[in-house]
Amino acid sequence: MPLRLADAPSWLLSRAHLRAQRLLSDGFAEHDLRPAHYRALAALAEGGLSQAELGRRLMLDRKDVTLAVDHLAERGLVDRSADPADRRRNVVTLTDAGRALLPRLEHTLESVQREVLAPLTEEEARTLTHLLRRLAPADEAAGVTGPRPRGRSRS
Amino acid sequence: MPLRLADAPSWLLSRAHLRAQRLLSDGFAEHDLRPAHYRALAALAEGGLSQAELGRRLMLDRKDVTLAVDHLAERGLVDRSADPADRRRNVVTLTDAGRALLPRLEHTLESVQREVLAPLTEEEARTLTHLLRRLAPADEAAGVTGPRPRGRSRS
DNA sequence: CTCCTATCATTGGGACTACCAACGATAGGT
DNA sequence: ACCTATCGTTGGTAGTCCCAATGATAGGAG
Repeated sequence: MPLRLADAPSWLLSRAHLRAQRLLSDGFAEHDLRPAHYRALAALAEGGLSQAELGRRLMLDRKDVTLAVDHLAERGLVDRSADPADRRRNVVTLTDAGRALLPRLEHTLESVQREVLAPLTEEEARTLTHLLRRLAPADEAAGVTGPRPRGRSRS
Repeated sequence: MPLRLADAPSWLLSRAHLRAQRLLSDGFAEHDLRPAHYRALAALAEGGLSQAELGRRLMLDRKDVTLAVDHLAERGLVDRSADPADRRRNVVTLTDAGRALLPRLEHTLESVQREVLAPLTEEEARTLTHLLRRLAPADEAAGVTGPRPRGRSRS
């Protein structure tokens, strides 16, 4: 009896992920933000960071950090300024507007999590969270890991 | 205490999904196929299907079905022919080569599932599978559901 | 101090997934 | 005969993840 695709964890993960991402994206879209933007704001809540450091914490490529900070800065949610101590760096800090927005975003996040987990009881949700955490890849930061082969013959 | 992102199911799903997808893509890449191609072959194993029907079962957009069938047909794994009973349709069927390849792909799939679930015990894996299944969106087929708002203001 | 190497932010680009829209061909009902 | 729906194809968009090259800067070795 071959493994049925509908039972394969990779497929189930894919479906569940897609659903969660949609809900999350829709939720943050009201604020003209995407999930990565929220993650950046949340990471900055405890203090300014260089873009490179931000990228490491969020597992985002440097390029994508640049774009995310562009987006947030344009909306006045963060401030980007040269680090006087190391002029290669940009120090990104939350503005007051950014700090004020965070609670609302957190509310959105929690609401989405509830919706995602709605089919489960509270205990099941805890179990799921626990199990998923153990599946997570052991912190390989983006932009730091070696290259992955890309590009397949496209005929 | 705000929900920490690292604990949010949506984030954990995202990480786990990414890991599983990478492993699966890498596994099928040896056969010059991607996960969707395997899914198509598996769906066809029990009989020919029209592309539209294939799309519904795989939750793939019609366009992506066309491309997938192109890919598979070029490699001689499926046969695409006009349906004599309804000339709008293409009936897609497995070729002998396609049928012969399936067991190898299934082996790859199972091997990847084992690797994805490696951090868990067998019972935990069963629990996870069970919980994930309940999170899955109630079969909304791709290309059939209504439009989702797209496109956000871009700077 | 000079040179070498590493890191930083930026820019440009590629691959893949998930969508949508428009088209012409065909079916099927009225 | 007409209207509507479906089929496959083509072309395009958005978002995510990743790599490479560039120019500025830092920091250490000599």
